[in-house]
Amino acid sequence: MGSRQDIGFAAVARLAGVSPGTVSNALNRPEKVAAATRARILAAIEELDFVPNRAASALRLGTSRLIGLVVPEITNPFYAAIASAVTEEAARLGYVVALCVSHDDADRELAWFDTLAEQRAAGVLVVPRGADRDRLRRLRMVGARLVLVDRVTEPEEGCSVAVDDVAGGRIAVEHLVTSGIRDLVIVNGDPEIPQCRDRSRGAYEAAAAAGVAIRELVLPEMTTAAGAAAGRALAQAPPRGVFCANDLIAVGVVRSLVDAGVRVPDDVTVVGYGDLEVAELARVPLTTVEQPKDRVGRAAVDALVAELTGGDAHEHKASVFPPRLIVRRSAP
Amino acid sequence: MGSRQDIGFAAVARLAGVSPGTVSNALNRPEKVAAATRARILAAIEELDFVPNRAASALRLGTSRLIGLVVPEITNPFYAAIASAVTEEAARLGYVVALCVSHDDADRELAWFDTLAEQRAAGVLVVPRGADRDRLRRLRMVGARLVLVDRVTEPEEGCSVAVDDVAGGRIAVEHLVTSGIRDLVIVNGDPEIPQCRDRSRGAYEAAAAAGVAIRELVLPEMTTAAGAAAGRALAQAPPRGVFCANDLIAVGVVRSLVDAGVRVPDDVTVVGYGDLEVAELARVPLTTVEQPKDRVGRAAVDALVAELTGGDAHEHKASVFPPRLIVRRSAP
DNA sequence: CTGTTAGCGCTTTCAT
DNA sequence: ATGAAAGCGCTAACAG
Repeated sequence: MGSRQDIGFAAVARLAGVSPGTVSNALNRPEKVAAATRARILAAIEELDFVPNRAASALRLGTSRLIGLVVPEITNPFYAAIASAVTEEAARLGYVVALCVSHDDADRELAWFDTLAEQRAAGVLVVPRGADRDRLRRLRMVGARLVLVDRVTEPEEGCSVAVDDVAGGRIAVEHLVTSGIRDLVIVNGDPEIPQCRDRSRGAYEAAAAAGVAIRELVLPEMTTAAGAAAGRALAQAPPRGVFCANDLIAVGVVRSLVDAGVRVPDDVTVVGYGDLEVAELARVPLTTVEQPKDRVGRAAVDALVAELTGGDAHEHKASVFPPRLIVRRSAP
Repeated sequence: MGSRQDIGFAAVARLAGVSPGTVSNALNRPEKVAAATRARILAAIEELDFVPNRAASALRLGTSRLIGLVVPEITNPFYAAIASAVTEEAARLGYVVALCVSHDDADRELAWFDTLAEQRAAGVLVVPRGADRDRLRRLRMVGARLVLVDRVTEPEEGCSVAVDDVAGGRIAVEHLVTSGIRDLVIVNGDPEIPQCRDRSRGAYEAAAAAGVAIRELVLPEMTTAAGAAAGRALAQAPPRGVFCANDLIAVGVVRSLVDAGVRVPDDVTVVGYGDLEVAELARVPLTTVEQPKDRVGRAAVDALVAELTGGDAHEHKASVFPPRLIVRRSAP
């Protein structure tokens, strides 16, 4: 009658002839338990096909092993690559990733924060769309940690992991001007989007440094269709070089140019951004700026877990990774 | 001194002048609580910025609001689209989705099952790679429900949601033979993979029905590179029609063919499979078989939740959605 | 090194 | 319609 339980650590404990507390220790702090005892406990677990209940430990500890990943779209290959790296690294460190798609909508993003707060997520990785300071209140309330992805922050706001888009814009345009091109157009997305602003800023810097004039086209969307429209416009009076703020735009631009009889790269050279799969597969394989998506995803998880385990001593840090130019046919 | 708690339902209850049990009812079974009481409770929740703790309810209920989604690769656009639809529908029904990437590896898949069992996931959607019957033991043990995605099962095994790949292969080849082509090659992946087997079977059926001979090339991988290799081989003695088991293969085949001076579609017409984004963006826009990814994802969640809420009365069901031919330039 | 014990916050009878 | 109370399975003191 010492125990009347039949489930959980109690059942294991009984079979192994120990107490539930010792089972917990055997699993979570093996060094506090004699090897022989631990072996008996492990055998009992095996025997019973016992599966520990994380909900109970989450309740007890006040925090779970769940990490929220909030991305604008998972069908965007850039975020898919980030998500892949994130789940991989999270799994390695014993965390589970909750996939949250904001569809570029600030309210939906907010709703996810609330949901994650209810789940007592240990932390959240977010590619922010609307997340201003006080919308994060609920998350803060439950002690969740936050790491911003693909956006640079002031360190006092929390950790962040991003790619240096100013550098990306710069190397793209440097590549163009180095080939002797003195007549440039940048086809950009909405300058309200930080990434677009940064890429464009880098492009202007490089152009200025080379003493080259640059013209900018702003698109309502960063899609192939919008790029194709821009390409048709450009085909009227083609510049020698075009830098597109992402690969989808570039694919559209190239297509329209080629359809209009403008040769790429002979008449016009084009540089894209992002190194999506289409860059390699497109009609004219695209020279583009590659972002180290794997490193970003991994670093984001590492930063979060460091904050989670570091406790008081943790210092926020903004990690910025360098992009890299991949030279293919569209701009040799 | 009636209560000494300061957190959770107890705090809300105190502020609203009710008991914790009533707070629970107000939230979960509003009809059992007087409207005025409920209003007071809601106000108290607002006032305190209270966030309910799902870990506690998961412990109490023995099951969480977590759905596991196990996919081979999230960077594969097909699975990314499924994941997008799944998170969307799950959120609508009040569930959170844990993203689990198996990297096509049966052991990793198994590890995810264990992890999800520990989390007391309510259910799991899996695009199976190794999942045989008894590897699901741990999940069954904790009462998790299972829905197979992109694979058809016997109804007694559980629910499943898939696309009819036999029909897909059939309509692809029907399109080719209808254009008068009597000389066909199918470029397939590993026939161990059910999807490949089915697509090929449908292709043979359609060819046989039209009295057309068909030749099959089996690739070690379903990638653009493998497709390109196949394309080089085909360029030696090009058939009039080619059906590829996925779009990546098709893109590779087309590229090699065009590079070898074979015109697509004038000399050879090519049909792909999957309607990935590259199909539209490729050098020669691809005629391909589209799979209704959104419907699959939504139906999978719906089936799971039906099983979760239906209880005893639930009957397993195998849903199969029809694919659809999208005609583009590669096979007009 | 191991046992005992007191909850974590929520849900759900069973009374009232 | 509401309150009281008993746990769900686990962890972390604290004792021994």
